[in-house]
Amino acid sequence: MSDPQRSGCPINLTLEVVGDKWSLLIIRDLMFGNRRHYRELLGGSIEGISSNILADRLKTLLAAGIISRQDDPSHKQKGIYSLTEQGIELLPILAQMAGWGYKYLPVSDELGIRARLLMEGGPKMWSEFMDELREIHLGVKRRRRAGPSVGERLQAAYQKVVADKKAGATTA
Amino acid sequence: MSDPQRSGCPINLTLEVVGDKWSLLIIRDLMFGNRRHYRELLGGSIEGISSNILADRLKTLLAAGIISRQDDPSHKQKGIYSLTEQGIELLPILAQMAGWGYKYLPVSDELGIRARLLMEGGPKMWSEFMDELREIHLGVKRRRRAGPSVGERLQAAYQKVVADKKAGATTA
DNA sequence: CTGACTGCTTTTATTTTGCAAGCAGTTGGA
DNA sequence: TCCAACTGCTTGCAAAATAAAAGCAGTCAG
Repeated sequence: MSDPQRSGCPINLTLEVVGDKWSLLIIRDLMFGNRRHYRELLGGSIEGISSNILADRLKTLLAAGIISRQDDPSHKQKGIYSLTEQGIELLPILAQMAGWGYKYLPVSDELGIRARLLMEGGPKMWSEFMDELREIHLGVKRRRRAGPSVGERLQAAYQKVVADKKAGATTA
Repeated sequence: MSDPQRSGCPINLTLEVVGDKWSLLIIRDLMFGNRRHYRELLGGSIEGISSNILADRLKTLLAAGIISRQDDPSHKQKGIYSLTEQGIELLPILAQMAGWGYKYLPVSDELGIRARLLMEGGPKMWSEFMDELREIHLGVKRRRRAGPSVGERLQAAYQKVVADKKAGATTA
């Protein structure tokens, strides 16, 4: 319950909140996978998180003010998890991690495409995406732009890689 | 020894390498604390890492190609740990984490000042600092600039806060 | 030749994690 | 009205990671 913090160093404090193997993946799924319910987060995670860990991390992230939880009007037992502003601002960390991983680790094609686009897009794209997240998770209206949103572009690029791979597998 | 990776997602892969509570702190000390020997890393860590964990993480980081180790000519048992290019390029992740922690967590004055300067300096300052790290850790000569280096400026700012705090404590 | 120092290893206890099952409610369809 | 499927989570237990303390063989300066 209580956390005897190891030091007042900002990097250390950040690690104490999200420096485990699951928290940032949950946040990733909230951000990029648009999973908002417990079962979605549980089943949708490619890495296969277990239910007790997920429940525990959601509690921790809630307590840390990184996510929030509201009741789903469509079902009395369902909860909708949302990112808070504080949670949305984790995006640059995730983006940098994705970029580094893309550059140095054996990333799969399908899962790497988003990282590549985010790297190429840079901070300007990140901040546009954060505005989209503010609209989705916080209900903050944003100034509409021409063309597809960053979220849509990332999704479309992912779909295309998956489709291409499938086509390649059948012809080759 | 072998790591059955959970997924080919770049964020997940990055977390599998440096996503524990200690690895990034060791890298932080290598980067900002200029600690290069085992004992320095062991004793200098404000968080108090234990020796077995440190030994284990150094092994892991070595295997991952994030740091390298050379013998110290001055002492047959001493080793000098250095960041590789791959390790140096973790700086933006650390900088973003520091910035986020500085903004949202109860960071101490002394330890927060570097985070603030890195945030204010932005990517341009980070890349200048990375060049300095390349010189220190990789022996790559860099183009000299006028005035103190980023490393020196961070260090000076830290010292100043410590000194001010001490003075404040005695007068107040 | 001795006492302090070097990078680690070993041992043991505690905490965290992972897996499988289960549970009290809710909901929609028959 | 009843039941099967689904809701978010909890429980029990084994395995793994972590933490604290002590120790160890070699090195080096005086």
